[in-house]
Amino acid sequence: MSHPQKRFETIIQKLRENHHKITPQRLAIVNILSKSDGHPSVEEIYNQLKYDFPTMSLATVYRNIVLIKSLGEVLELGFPDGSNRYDGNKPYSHPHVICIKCNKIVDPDLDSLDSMKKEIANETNFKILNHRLDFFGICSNCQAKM
Amino acid sequence: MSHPQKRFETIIQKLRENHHKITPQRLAIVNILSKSDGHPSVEEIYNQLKYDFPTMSLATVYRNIVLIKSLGEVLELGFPDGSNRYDGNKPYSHPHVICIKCNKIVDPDLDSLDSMKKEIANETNFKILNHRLDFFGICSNCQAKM
DNA sequence: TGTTAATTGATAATTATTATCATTAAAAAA
DNA sequence: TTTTTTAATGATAATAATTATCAATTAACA
Repeated sequence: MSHPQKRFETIIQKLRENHHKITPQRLAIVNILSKSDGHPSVEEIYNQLKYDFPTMSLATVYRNIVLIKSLGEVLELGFPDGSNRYDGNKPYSHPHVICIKCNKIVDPDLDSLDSMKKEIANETNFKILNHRLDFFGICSNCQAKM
Repeated sequence: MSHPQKRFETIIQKLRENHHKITPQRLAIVNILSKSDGHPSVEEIYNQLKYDFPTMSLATVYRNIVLIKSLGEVLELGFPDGSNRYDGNKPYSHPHVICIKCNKIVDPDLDSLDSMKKEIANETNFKILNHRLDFFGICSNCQAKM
């Protein structure tokens, strides 16, 4: 998590630029997304919000995520089991390391990706726009428990 | 697509080893999966089968994919939009290049992945089991159309 | 402060997948 | 080959996640 406060302001500014209303619910959702170091799911975001907004609707969470996604300010991570998690802190393609025991998600440093992208573009004649790279394994904590 | 006929036999053998019945429907599904150069969806598999098996049920397709997946003989590719596609020809983790216009999926050659996996394991202390690497872009065909 | 149009909350609709269960048929035994 | 056993199938209901609908509300701006 690099600059959550900056991310928050960036997203709000982008919403203003595109003439979307800044509602309290929307503010709260952006706030969670911009922190979002745990890569939360819709359900987790909803549960956090219920405390401050007892009348909050799940539909509002979905709607705002779709909106912020369309502005390119949140990264959606869909997994084979159908679950979706969201990263509003780093909304661009970047690798993840995921523990299959506790579902923790870590952002590793990895710089060999750019050259890989070029290699792929040369080989396939595709114009590469973005990518998705996940490593699945077992974190040191969960290894210790076994 | 490397050796579809060999793949077909491997999967059937694995089914026999695990004492699963070899039904005509199952044979046909394995046949499609072992070719599977187009990375078909459940719907596409079902539509291909309807011709030979007018009474084929969608449930049967799902059931057999779950079974073959549990034997490690098909790779499930779940995408952020919720769609799932299947690769029974190369059932192990390997990179894909996907055209966002025509949804074509290409399997590129890429050998820098193993070293990357070690790099990640060192940095994060995870025991890395498998991975998922997709590049999204526009294929040469679709580029020409624009 | 009033007006307008977007947003919300509640809920219905939709979609993909899984579960259920009576019937069928593959595999093993007789 | 015939019988027996047990898993697989087909039809459909159930489930779960997401999206659509619509009346009521409220942020933004005149």
